[in-house]
Order: sequence, then structure tokens, then C-alpha cells
Amino acid sequence: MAGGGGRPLRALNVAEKPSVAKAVSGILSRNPSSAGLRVREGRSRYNKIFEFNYAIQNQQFHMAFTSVTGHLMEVEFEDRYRKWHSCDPVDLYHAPVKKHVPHDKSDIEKTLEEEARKSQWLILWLDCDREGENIAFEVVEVCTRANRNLNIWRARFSALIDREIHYIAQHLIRPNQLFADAVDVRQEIDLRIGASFTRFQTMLLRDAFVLDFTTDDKNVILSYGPCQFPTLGFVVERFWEIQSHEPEEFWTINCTHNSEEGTATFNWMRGHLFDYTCATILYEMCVQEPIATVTNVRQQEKPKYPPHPLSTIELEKRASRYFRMSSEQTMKVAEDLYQAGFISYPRTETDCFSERTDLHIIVQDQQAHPIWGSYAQRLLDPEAGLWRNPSGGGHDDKAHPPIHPTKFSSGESGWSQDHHKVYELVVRHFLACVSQPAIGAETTVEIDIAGEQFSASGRVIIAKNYLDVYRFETWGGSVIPTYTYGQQFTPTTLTLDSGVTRPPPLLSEADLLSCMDKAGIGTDATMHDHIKKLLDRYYATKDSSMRFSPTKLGEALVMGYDDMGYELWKPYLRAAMEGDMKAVSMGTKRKAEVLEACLQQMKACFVDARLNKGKLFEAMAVFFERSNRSNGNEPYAIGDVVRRCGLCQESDMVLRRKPDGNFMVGCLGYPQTDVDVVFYPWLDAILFSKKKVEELLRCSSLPLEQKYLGKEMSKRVWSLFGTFAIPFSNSNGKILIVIVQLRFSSTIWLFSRVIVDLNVVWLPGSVSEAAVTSNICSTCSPGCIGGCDNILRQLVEICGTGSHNNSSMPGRGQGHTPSSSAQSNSRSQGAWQTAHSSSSYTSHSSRGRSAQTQDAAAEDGESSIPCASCGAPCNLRTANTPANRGRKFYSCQAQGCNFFIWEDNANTGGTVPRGSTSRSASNSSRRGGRGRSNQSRGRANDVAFVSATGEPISGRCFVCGDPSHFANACPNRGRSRDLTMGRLLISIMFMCPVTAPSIL
DNA sequence: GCAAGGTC
Repeated sequence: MAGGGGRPLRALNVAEKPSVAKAVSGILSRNPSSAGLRVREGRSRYNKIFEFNYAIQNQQFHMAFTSVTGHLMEVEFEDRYRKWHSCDPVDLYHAPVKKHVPHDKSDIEKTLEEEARKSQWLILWLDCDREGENIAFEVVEVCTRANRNLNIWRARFSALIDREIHYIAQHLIRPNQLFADAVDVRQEIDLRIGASFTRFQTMLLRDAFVLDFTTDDKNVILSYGPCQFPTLGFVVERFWEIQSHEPEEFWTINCTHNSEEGTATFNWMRGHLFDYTCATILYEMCVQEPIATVTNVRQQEKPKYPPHPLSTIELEKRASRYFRMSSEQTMKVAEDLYQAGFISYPRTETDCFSERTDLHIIVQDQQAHPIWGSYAQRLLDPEAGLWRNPSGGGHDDKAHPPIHPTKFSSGESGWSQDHHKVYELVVRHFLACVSQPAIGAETTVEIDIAGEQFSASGRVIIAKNYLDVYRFETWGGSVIPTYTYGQQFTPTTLTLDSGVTRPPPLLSEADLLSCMDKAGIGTDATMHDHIKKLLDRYYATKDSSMRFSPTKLGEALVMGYDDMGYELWKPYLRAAMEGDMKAVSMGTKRKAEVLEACLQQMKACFVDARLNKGKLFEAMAVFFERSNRSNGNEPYAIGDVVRRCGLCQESDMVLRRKPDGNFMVGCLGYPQTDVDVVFYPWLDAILFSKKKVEELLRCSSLPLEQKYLGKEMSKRVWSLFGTFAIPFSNSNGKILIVIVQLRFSSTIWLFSRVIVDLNVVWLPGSVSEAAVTSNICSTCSPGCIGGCDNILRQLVEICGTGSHNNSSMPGRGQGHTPSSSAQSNSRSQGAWQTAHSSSSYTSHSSRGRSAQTQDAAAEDGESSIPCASCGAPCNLRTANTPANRGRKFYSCQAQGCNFFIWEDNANTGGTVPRGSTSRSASNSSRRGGRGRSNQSRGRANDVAFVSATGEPISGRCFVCGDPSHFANACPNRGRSRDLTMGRLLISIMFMCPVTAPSIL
């Protein structure tokens, strides 16, 4: 490696952080020839330089040991792409990027340059993971710039233990370019994807909506990142799962038995039944023959194992669970404790100790502690038999040991409560994982009553072992009376109880960390940052029980991408990237190849997402009011391509929805290609249902060029019959009148008029209003104005071009909508704003949030009713549970509202819910069933059986949760239903068509 | 002004 003895060479050593530089210098300088350890300042106040002498393979070195602080460089776009408006975000997929030392690291850079110039060797003591390898090459780049002749070596160490450090120093290797390449790939992809999507969605949405969650909405950033978005995805997905939960009532039989020794509670081995009749029959069989026979008595010892050694994620999860401490705070405190030398490096994936670690020494340190010191003493006493070599969890990052105490403390004066808690957790966890498992004696008794099986179990803890020190965990033990095989007894109580299925809870911080860990989102050092980012970006909130809900913004963004059909909010993208990175680091794929493939794919995705940005708009419109700020005025495309633009001959014409909610057809090239937009006046004049417009525009033969000449003629006709006439000129300059007849209907709750049918008649030449009116019926010739109808198309030869600047907007009929007073000739102001926002709401209620989850009900189109509890729209869904598959129901979307009603109950007009098939709590047939069992008999005088009829003892009402009654007797339920039915009646009134059917 | 990853 090096030459023999002779004049000492100078070696520059660089660690990833100052603490490591200090620790390794301390270890290496403990040798006879070190001449002591000297410290001097570098240019950076945090990164000192340690100096000592050391021999590597018999070659004497003067060692200068300094450090960086993590990455020395960052990857950035070249200057001309840095400003947000400097380029189209799609350009960021190929804009040149550079790796450079940021300003705040220039001091470290200078120190490295100066030291490198004086040195012959460079030894890289960076952490032994991929990031560490990448940082190593950053250091190499800076140092070789100053000194091309450096002999470069890598010290790959995984623990700051004397023996290991000395060994590694004598066995230096070369840095691994492939590992560093993998990180380069990750950095570049993260930057390009993150920056492009963040700029895109921020600029698209921020000014288009009133973001009511902040007063500083001009500076809000709607960021996208390959880690933060999947993290948000987990939160939203669970939220949707909860919302789509369909509560189902179930029944179970419970049995208790009191004896002199105590009480045993027997659970029905069927669990619970969803079929009330079946449950009642079985219950009555039990009641009629209520003698219990013991069929099985099992006794066995069971161990409860201590946890594995502590990794970062486990530390965060446990601190959250035991102390309700956020992962961010936990890491902050752990970092403090690490810096002060009390615990080992807190960012580690490793959950097993190396065989070289002397665990006994760590325990010995803790013997003096006033609280757990005696436990530590017991652990070290071979006679106590408490010691057990820890079992690992199978994770090893090869860089750091599991988190463990490194210095004894009974508490420091500067420590906060959180410092005490985290230190205590680390120590107790360590002591626990080198301890024997707890041992419990479990007894299980099974009985038979009239052919039905029940079981009860009890546990007695024989040896607590690790539980003595790990106070955070308990092991419930309950004692049951002694039973013998064949023994018979009469139960003390036998009840038929009802319950209702509950949705899963919101994700806790520990749950979220588990999801991220499982999906490989983030690293142990960054996971808490991603969680915090959700809060900082207003994407999610954390409630007092440390559980996460998405905000309106978070839900809208995920919903928008989900509606596009993209799984950008799922963890798959990150997982694929991780796979590619691994391939690069193993040398099975080349860096350039992975970069190109990934960016090409993501660029295509980005382009497509931009094309479908209408979905994002629609999703945002569900939750937020539209804003009048200018940047949101760009029309966005929805639906398919209509045809090639006749003017630029390059881009496609697509149906677009303008920010005011109206529709237009525009060239995708606009404004880049400077080709104007052609409007359909009638599309602009009225709000069509999206489906209808798309249907119309599918007629590709429609001549787009047209010239709109004036207002429609017949406002009165419009207001009465939903009919209006538009004059056009054809190619010969002849005036044509197109009369469009519209038949209206109201959606049930939204009070917006959506066209459900459309007919067109034509009248050649100029006509009077009277002529129009009189011709409506006589010349009525239903046909598609989209061009399908050949006769109509030939007759109505619409020609000419219009531009979005000079084509005036047709005035609209008066009095057809409350907001019509707001109409103007400006295209950006929609007189149908009410209708627009309402229709967006429909889109929200009809979307299948529940469809995201496994057991969810399928979405069902646009039908909705108002929530009887909170008034929010409840959309119609189809149940997908075994008991009710295919049955329709309404459920409330509002957070915290659990309103639920079967469609067949809701649609009976508020009179009597259908009893024959209904399984709801108000089912009259079930009431009959309960009545029959009131005649249960044959019980002993001293036994209080509770009949399934009458007042239940342990059931709960699933409407209000009150244990004093069942749902069928719930006062709240009755009120809810009346309210619902009242509202339904109102809705039916609005369903009457506005137009007299005879006209059409 | 944007990502995620180091670390102070």
C-alpha cells in the first residue's frame, strides 16, 4: 500500500460529521507515536482539524482529520432555469443541472482545498452507506481540484470502536463509484420531478382558488415530491377508507358464569353473525337448553418476547406511542443526546447487534441508576438467569449499531422532560432486549351450550422478566375460575347483544411511519421530515390524539391525480426508483441508462398530467371557491381531442373548460403557437353537462369555422322554453338561424339546470321572434348540432372564424338563474357560477373515494341526497359487503359525520322503510323476531337471563352510540329520518322539468 | 419559491 518507513507523508482525513472526526481521531491518536492529539480551527467554525501521527502499513503519516457536514454539494438547475417563470416546467426534464458547493458550505470547501494542497493522501471516513459514498466523491472532487496527485483511499467503518477503527485504518480500500452514481441518479430525478410538478401545480392552482386555510395564499407552495406525496397518499387513503365505511349491525351471544372463585366471560366461538334471524334462532336454542358442558380445558405456558434492538423508526414509533411525542421532536432530542454522548447514533436501520459489541459493558454503565440500576445488576448476575443475547430483527444498514446508551446519566441539569423520556426509553429498551422473555400460564376453557361453542381464557404471569424494566409494555392477565372436563353448570347470564362494524381509525404517527417504512419512502433520517412537510404544506393536520387527517388541499390534490388515473400519490414510483438505484449501485444498470429511462417516463407522465389538469381543477373546485386572480384564467382541457386545429394545422382542438366554468373549444397550441381560439357560442352561452358536451363534440365532422353574428333572438322563448335562436352567416353571406331547443331538468339538490336533451331546428333567412316561436313545433327536426346529422349539417353551413378576443358572447336569457344578474359580455365571468360550483360538487360526490379501498362500496353516478345530520351531499353507492352486495346506500362524506341510509329506505318518501328486505335497525320484521324470544323460558330462579327482546343490557344503539337503547328505538334516528324525508320531498318538487314537455 | 438527502 505505502512505502516502507522513511519521511512521514501527510494524509488528509475527512469524516461526514465533526463528531466522527473527533471520535476517530481520538481512537487513532491513542498510539505510541501519535505525539498527542492537537486540535486547530478550520475555516468553518463547526469543523475542527485534529492532528496526530499514525502509521499505516508501517508508513508514518502526519494525519490531519477534519469533516464535512453531510453533503458538501447540491444539485441545481443552471441559472437560467432557476426562476419559476423562466421556462416551461416540462423543460426541467432536460434543463442542464450542475452539482456545486452552496454558499454556506464554502468555508468547508476552502479548508479542504487548503489541506489537500499540503497532503499526499486523502482518506475518506464517510458513513458506510450510499449517501456516504456520494459525499466521499464530493470531497474527492473538491480536493483533487486543489491537488491532482492525491492518493485516494476509503475507510469503510461501521462502528466507532477502537479495534474496528484501527483495523479499518490498516485495510483501506478504494471508493466505490457505483454507489455514488446511484445517489447521483436519485438526486437528479428527485430534483427534476419535484421541481417540475411543484411549479406546475402551484402555478396552476394557487391563484385560481381562494385558499382559505391561510392568509398568505399568494406564497403558498403546492409542492410535489416523490416522498412527501406518497406519504400524503397514505393519509388520504385511510381517510377515504373511513369515509366509505358502511356500518353493519351484527349480533353475538355472550355468556358469563359466576362462581366462588370469580367470574368467567365466555365468548361465542362463531364470533358474530350479521344475520339477525340466525342469531336469534341460535340464541333461543341456547336459552331453551341453558346447561353448559365443559368440553375442553387447555393449559400452556406462553412467552412474550422483548423487542428487538432499537432502530430509528422503532424509536420514533415508540416515542409517539408511549409519550405522544412527534417523530420530529423525538429525532431532535435523540440528536441532542447523541451529540452529548449519551446515546449512540440515532439514525440507523440496524436492529441487531454485531457480535463484536460488548453488551455487558453497556449494561454495567447503568448499574448506578437509582431506578433501573438494580435491574441492570440482576441482568449481570449469572445466577439470576435474566440475561439473554438479543434476537435481531434482520435489518442491518452496515453503518451503525442499534440505538443504545453510550454513557450513564441519571439526568442532566440541562435536560428537558423530553430528553429524560427519550434517554429512559433508549436505556430501558436496551436492557429489555438483553433480557429473558416474560412467561405466562394461559388457561383456555371451552364450553358447549345447546350445540353452540363458547370459550374463555385467563392468564397468570409466571415470570415478568423484561417487563420488569420495560414499563411501557403490559401483558394483561386475568384469572378465571377452575373448570374440569365434563363439568356442567348453568350460566349466570346469556345475552344476545348487537354491535356495529366500525371503520379503521385515522393513521397515527406510528402507523404512518410503518407505512413509509414498508414502502421504502424516505430514509430513517428523513421520514419524520416528510411527515412534517405534510403539515407545513397544509396537506394534512394532526389531531390531539396524534392522528392524521388530510386537509381539503391534501385531499383535492390526491383526488385530482387519482382522477387522472395516475398513481403519483402511491409509493410505487419511489419503490421503482429504489430498485433502479440498487441496480446502479450493483453495476447491473448504468447511471445514464437509468436516468434517461426514468426521466423519459416521468416526462411523459408530466405532459399527460398537464393535459389532464382539468381533473386537478375539478378536484380543487370541490373544496375551494374560485378566485378572480388573473393567473387562473387559462382555460384547461377536458375530454378528447375534437379535431386538428384548422388554423395552425399543428395542434389539436380540444374541449376546454374556462375558469368561469363555461366551455369552449380551443387549440392546444395556444398561446405558444399564437393561434387563436375558436369558440362555439352556444357552448359558451350555456352550461352543458360535461358528458353531453363531450358527446356532441365527438362529432368530428363538425365545421369549426363559424361566425357568430349577434345575440340570440328570443330571450323570452329561452326563459320559457329553454329555446334560443342564433343567427349565423354561411359562406355565401346568407343568414341562417339556428334554433337550439333545450329541455331542462334540475339535479336533485344542486338547483342547477343541466341540459338533458337538445334539439336543433334551422330556419333559413332572417326571421322574426314570432316566426321563431311559431316554427319551433312545425319545423322541429331533432338533430345533432355536432355534425352527425348530415342534412342539418348541409343546411347549416356555418362558416367564418371567430377569435376569443373579438367574438362577443351571446347574452343569456334572463331570470333562469339567481346569478344571471351577474352576467356580462366578458367571457371570464360566468353567469352560471352557481351552476358551475354546484356541478363541481356533484362531481365530488360522485367520485369514488370509496372505490380506492378494498372493501369499499362502488360509486354510483351522480345521485345524491343531503345529509340529515349535517346537510352535506351524500352520494349514492353500492354496498360490496357479503351481506348486502349490490344494495344501494347513501353515506355522508363530511368529516366526522357518520350518517348512513339505505337507498331503499330513503326512497320510500319518508313513510315506512321497506321491512321485508331491510336489515336496518328499524326493520319491523326484526322487531317481530325479537318479540318472539320474549317468551323464553325454562331458567332457574337464581339466574338472570336477558331476553333478546325488550331492554337490552349490553347492546348499543348504532345511530347515537347510547347503550340504553337499540337503534330501532333511537330518538335521534327517528329525527334523522324525518329530516331526510322532508328534504327528499323538496327535492322531488325541483325535479319537475322546467320546459313543458309538449313543446319538444 | 421547487425534491430528498446529508448534517450544525
